[in-house]
Amino acid sequence: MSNAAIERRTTADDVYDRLLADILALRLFPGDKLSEVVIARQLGVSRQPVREAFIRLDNDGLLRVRPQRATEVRRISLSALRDARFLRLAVELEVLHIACSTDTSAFHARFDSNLKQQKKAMDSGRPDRYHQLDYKLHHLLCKSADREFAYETVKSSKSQVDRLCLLSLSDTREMIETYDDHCQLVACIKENRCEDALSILRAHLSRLDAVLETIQLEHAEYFDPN
Amino acid sequence: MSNAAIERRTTADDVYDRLLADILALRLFPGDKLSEVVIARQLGVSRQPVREAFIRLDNDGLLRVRPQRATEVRRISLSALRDARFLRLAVELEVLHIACSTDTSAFHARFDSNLKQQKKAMDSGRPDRYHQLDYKLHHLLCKSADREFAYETVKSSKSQVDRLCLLSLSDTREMIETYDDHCQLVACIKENRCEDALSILRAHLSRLDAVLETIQLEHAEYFDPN
DNA sequence: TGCTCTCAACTAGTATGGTAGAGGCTGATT
DNA sequence: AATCAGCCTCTACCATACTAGTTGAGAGCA
Repeated sequence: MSNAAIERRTTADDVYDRLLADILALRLFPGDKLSEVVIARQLGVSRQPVREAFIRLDNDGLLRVRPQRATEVRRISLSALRDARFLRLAVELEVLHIACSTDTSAFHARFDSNLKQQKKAMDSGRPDRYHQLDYKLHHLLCKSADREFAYETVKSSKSQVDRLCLLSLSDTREMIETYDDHCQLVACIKENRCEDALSILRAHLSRLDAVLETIQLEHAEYFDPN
Repeated sequence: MSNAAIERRTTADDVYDRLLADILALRLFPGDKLSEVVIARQLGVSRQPVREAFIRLDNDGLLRVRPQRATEVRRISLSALRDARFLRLAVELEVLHIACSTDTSAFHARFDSNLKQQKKAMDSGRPDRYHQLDYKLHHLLCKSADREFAYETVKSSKSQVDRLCLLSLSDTREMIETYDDHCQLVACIKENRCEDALSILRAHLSRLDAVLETIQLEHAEYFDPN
């Protein structure tokens, strides 16, 4: 019975998780100024663990820490978003390439089950549940190509965009369109129609452009004017 | 005269750079144990900046910091290498896809110049210079596709592998083969032969497999037995 | 009114002391 | 000889004092 994988958690870990969640859930807004001292007081810890959490969040590109200046939640950079989107596209294209070139039949039942649940979530108007299944499907795609780690790239790119989407209302029409994409993607994989799968994915991801543009116009204050 | 881009450098930054260079140049070996106190003494600073550098290197996956345990240089994980390679392949495939679908003529002279220098470095037996130009060519490819940031992914994946290559002798035959690939890649881009470019890139990157396998057998002690 | 200078308040960076956990060594016990 | 307990040392973690650079508000002057 090996417990080797269990790592002790530190105060700094807790602070990091807390701040990360706050940023992604937009309880902390892009542009907000943070202070080691203030956060430390709020969480009842010393400056040190807060400082370490700041360093890690700076590494993640979520905070901007500069000597002797107030630390702030990074504003959303359109070029960074574009870069993350490119990365996700590149990764998912290659994942699909592999999935369409190999035998993925072991996953077909799970694809179908996921799609069925997506439809249910859509019909009963539960966008939260739908988004969760959306993530899960892309995760399944990575797994079926034996590239599960690639899902990390997809997830981090997607969560950046999703943070923005919290700013706008969830769009039912959007859900229907993406559901349709999902069904087509799965069909292509089952039938090893590689080229079709790739072009559907390109269209799928490019749908986000319109959404982003709208949000940027509505909430210019959260964006980094490059 | 704007100096806005100039960020003050801290002691912690210096320590980070120093340790990073030492790890990548194999002056610090995978498995080596480090200590905040020892490094601090060596560099003539306090423990604090060293600690912060450790945190950042841990984030980069180069160190392994655990509470109350000696910090160590992470051993090389074959699965992590495989993942990095996949990422690089995916990114460069899409970069090439763009490069072949757009007008890159503004870069053709720079491609040619780079290749000419590569040949010179190869003929005069200067593998260091050759590697430098190799990086530069891949950087140029990203720029020509207007995806310069993608070079970061390529570079970090490549530098992981290159660290390993320091363990083995540089192979002249290897240089000749990759030079040939480079020439073909550039030719395809110039003539917008997308499919050809992609398959050449796949072959180009898969050359690394054999090298990796050899090194792993010769230096098992640096590898993480997954 | 509007500009500039000064200064106080606030920022993160650095140094250092104390703490608790991990691991190795020694010696006793079986 | 093997094993186990207890101790001793070493580790990183956390708290806190101090330092140095940034910022912004307000006084004073034009």
